[in-house]
Amino acid sequence: MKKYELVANDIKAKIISGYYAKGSILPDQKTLAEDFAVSKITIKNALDNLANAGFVLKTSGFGTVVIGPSTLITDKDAPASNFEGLTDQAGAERVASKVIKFDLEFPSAEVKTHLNINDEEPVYHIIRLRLLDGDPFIIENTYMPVALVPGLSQSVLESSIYTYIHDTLHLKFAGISRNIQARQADELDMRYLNVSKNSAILEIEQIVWLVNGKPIEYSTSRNDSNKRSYYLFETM
Amino acid sequence: MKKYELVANDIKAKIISGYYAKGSILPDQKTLAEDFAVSKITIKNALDNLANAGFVLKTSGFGTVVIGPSTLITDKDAPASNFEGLTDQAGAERVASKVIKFDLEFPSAEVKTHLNINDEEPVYHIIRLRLLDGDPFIIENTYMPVALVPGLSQSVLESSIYTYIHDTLHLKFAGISRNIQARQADELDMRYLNVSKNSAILEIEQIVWLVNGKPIEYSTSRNDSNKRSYYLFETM
DNA sequence: TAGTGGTCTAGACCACGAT
DNA sequence: TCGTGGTCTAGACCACTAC
Repeated sequence: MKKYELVANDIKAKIISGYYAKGSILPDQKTLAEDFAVSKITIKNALDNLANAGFVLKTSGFGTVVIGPSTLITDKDAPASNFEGLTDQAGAERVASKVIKFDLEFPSAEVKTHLNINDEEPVYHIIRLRLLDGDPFIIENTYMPVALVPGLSQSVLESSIYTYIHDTLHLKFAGISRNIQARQADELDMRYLNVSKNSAILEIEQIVWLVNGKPIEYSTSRNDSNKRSYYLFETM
Repeated sequence: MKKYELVANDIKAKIISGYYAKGSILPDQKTLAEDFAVSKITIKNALDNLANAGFVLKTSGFGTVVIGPSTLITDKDAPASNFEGLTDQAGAERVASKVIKFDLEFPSAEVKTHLNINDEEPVYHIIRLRLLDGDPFIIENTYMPVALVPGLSQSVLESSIYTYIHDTLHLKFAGISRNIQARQADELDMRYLNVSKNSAILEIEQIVWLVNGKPIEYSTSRNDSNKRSYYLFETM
């Protein structure tokens, strides 16, 4: 494990235990560097991590102050970075998938744009209902270039696409961009998510990139708003 | 301006102009460092910035690949970091505010938790309708500790609270945490946002911190979902 | 003015992806 | 194995906040 991770974990533990109280100011970076017997830049890296996670605020000229963990985080929150997919998040035994649609298509103008491909490149069009502990949880509407994900099958769709991509195809995700919106429930939502007419739906539209810079997924996920929200933290 | 910002701006301009094409791999950091006549760490800082903004993906062992700007960003998007408040984002001449409620209260349990204050600390409770170019845009339901924001008045509320906090009280924001949810329109939404019954509302619940680590705002903002969405980018 | 975190350097070494 | 980005060092200097 990296030095700055060790330092970050140590400080984080002291924040959670109350040793560093919410609202208090941490020792300055030079002192921390001496205490942990590491360089100042290693301390900075550690504090940067804690700042990104919303545990501390750093201000030049002032110091580093403890603010977290956030009171806005709930158990409904989608994980900050959920590259793993639902199966890895919740555990395979809790997740089931019902395949609603599994087709091959030429990409629409929208899909072409988001996946950065040509007219002729075929894509999978997949609609799945994901169930968590047997209850309807997400409807995923996914497009993937066939060239990048060969051999996709019904049985893969019924378990985990991400596991197939990682373990079988040995492809690695590098980034994800999301657009979050509120929507009114449509026919599909009412039918599969078990929500009433007009209820609110949280929609997450996303593009997933591989390490080599190619978009491998363009998808739209819809949740019952009562079952999911989205947390994030930003510094100035 | 800092060196890494100059470098980042230069590379960003070359990405936008197409000099570095989407999908292409940038020269390695050592080469870039020589080209720009700066140290490798300065190049790393510059690329970190571009990576956070979703323009490039960096992968150790592979390289830095151009992916941005994102095709998911729309003109509906709330800015990634909107510390400025709506007035500064859109321009004072485009924004108007109608004060629906302006009260003093003792904090509820929820407000106490999020603002990290005691039972006895009075808070402002403010509900405002913000109009953009004359059209209803956001309903903001805001709580602020009176002790941190003395002298709040009706006339301040009708222009910009943030401007008052920055320019008059000389307080500085350092961080913000948000929770994004989908909601069904309620009575207030229908009355003030001009939306129909049952339409979808994008709700952003947020806490804003000052540099000294004190929460200065706990608020809930509600938008017509057709007028606003939320974009974000993450790397592994 | 004192003290904080940020930037920047040159250079050694490490972890990881591709082949 | 090669080449990439990441980590880490010691130390100089800068920019900012608060008093």
